[in-house]
Amino acid sequence: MPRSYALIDCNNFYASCERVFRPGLRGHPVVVLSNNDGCVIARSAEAKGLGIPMGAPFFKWRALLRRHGVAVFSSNYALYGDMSARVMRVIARFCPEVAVYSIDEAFADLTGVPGGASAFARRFKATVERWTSIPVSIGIGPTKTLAKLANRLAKRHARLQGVFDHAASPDPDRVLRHTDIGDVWGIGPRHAARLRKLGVNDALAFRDLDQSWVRKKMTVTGLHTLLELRGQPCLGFSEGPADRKTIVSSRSFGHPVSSLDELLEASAQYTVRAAERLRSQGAVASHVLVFLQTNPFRPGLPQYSASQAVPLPVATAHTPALIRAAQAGLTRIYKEGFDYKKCGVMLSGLEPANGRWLSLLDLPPDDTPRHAPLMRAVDALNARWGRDTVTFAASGSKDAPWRMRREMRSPRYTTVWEELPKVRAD
DNA sequence: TCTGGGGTCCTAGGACCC
DNA sequence: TCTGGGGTCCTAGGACCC
Repeated sequence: MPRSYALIDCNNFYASCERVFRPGLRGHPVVVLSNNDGCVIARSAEAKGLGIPMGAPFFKWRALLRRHGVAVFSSNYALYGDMSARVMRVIARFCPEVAVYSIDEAFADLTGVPGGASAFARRFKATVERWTSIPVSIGIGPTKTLAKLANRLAKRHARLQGVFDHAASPDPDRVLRHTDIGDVWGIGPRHAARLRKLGVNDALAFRDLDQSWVRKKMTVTGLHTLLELRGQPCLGFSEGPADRKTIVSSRSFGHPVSSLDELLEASAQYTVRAAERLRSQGAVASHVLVFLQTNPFRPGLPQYSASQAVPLPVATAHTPALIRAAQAGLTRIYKEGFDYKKCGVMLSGLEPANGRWLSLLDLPPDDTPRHAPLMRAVDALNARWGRDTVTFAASGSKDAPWRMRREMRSPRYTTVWEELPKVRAD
């Protein structure tokens, strides 16, 4: 029996989150900016209507945004992460099998739900919206790729009212014919351009290509996309977040940085974040990679970028040990006389904390027996009282100039007591 | 005279995703 | 002055081993 997969996708998620606590902004254009207020990463429908593209650099669009009275927000991940968790909880409550795919999307297996997938999805969509105030669209199909494609249509055509089941369509091929090749999930700009040159302009033409040609030119990933468009599932459906294989933490700086001391602080800060995520998935890392780079958008200035992998004697999740490794690597690649734009830390060689290999040499593991309880205590305090309640001196002061700019951030309405919205009857 | 073949691991680069 | 951050998967090629 064919499966019935649904993709539930929040509409303009970050912009919708901002509107939940600012109902006056409904019907009003809203955009959300990336870190450092660099570029536009979310747009409400009204903002899209003004022709503001995804990724538009803020400084180039500032005047137009002001002219149209667009509400502009710095990103507020504390808010979005919490709203996402609320949406996902509602989804998990009603759908038998759920795989969270990203902060604003989840796949659900609706095979065999009573009353049929479409009717179920319509009721369910209304519930999510009532309980969270976040609008969603639902696409349904026999494979994840077709569900994704159906979701695009559900969003685009008002008459579908946010729900579309590809399998229930009277003319499924027509749907594919009207889907641009570049809009197919898994076909990026490179492959799209190449396929267009060959006259393959839409999903239908791609679906009917020769399998072995696609396998050869686009590797098995391309072949999977093709088979999924034919209705043959190739992408697994896994519940629960997969454990990461690498963890990256990096940021562009609020201002250019050239001193080693500041870079050491920043690298310590990013290591602290990465180590938190490492412990939250119950893992230890065997390598720390540290990298830094100047601003590639300023080709006139001297450019330098470098990275250095530092192996750890024993895989660990102990923040001070990871900081020491990152800083040692950074010191090795640092060169004076450059304006650095960005640095970052990557943890790799991840393994479960229980059941890892220990060295036969006499180096005592960094995080046992005394260190593991210390990290647990730090994590517990920060979970209870808020991020960075306890932090590490190596990461420098909270107002260091390298820290990112977020000048238009909304309150963290749902996660910080002091920023709760106040309701008052006057 | 005859100069193999298969396997693993690592890295870099490409492509894609949200 | 100002152009995000965090991931995954695949492949090719080199080093190394037996």
